Amino acid sequence: MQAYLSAVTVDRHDPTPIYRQIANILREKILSGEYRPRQVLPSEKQLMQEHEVARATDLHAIEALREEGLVYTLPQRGTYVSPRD
Amino acid sequence: MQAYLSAVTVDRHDPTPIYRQIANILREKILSGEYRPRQVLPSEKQLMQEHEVARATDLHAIEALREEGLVYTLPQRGTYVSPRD
DNA sequence: GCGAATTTGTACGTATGTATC
DNA sequence: AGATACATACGTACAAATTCG
Repeated sequence: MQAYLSAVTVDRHDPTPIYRQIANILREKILSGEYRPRQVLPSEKQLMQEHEVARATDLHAIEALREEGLVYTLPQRGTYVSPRD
Repeated sequence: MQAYLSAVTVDRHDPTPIYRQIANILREKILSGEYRPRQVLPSEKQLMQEHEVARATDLHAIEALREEGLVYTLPQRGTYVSPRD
């Protein structure tokens, strides 16, 4: 019932901003190796549909991860997991 | 001056979302028989130019009609009027 | 078979207005 | 007031498949 490490889905009752929840979910998948370095992340549209949020919201999440250096975005291509050094 | 049945052009002052206005216009043409079953609709590019909107907007309109079951799209071919029954 | 044009598919960037918390 | 979220809209770019000459 309860998330033991971090949520795997967005929880609307959680006071954590949704874009942060999504960023947390994606970060978890990156650090756990589910998304590997240089691999492309799901598109914003896929993230939208998967988490049932507006595009601006998952865009916000991706921006957060970009600021952390976890991912990088190639315009018109997609967002990729940053290589580890 | 006033639309008597449904608009034939997009009205920027109408609060109805533009994609819905375009969907309404296309639906009218389908139901009136101007576009016949199995006939291909104007391409997204043509609709863009005709209504002076962005492609994403008439794509949105087509998606709405697809959800209604009025049309179906063949990739790289075009969007067609659904046959009756 | 080839190449160009056409058309849809996909993706990101940006902006505005509104509503809610 | 400010942050967050959503809906709508426009613009741009490139990919992929089809069509046609």
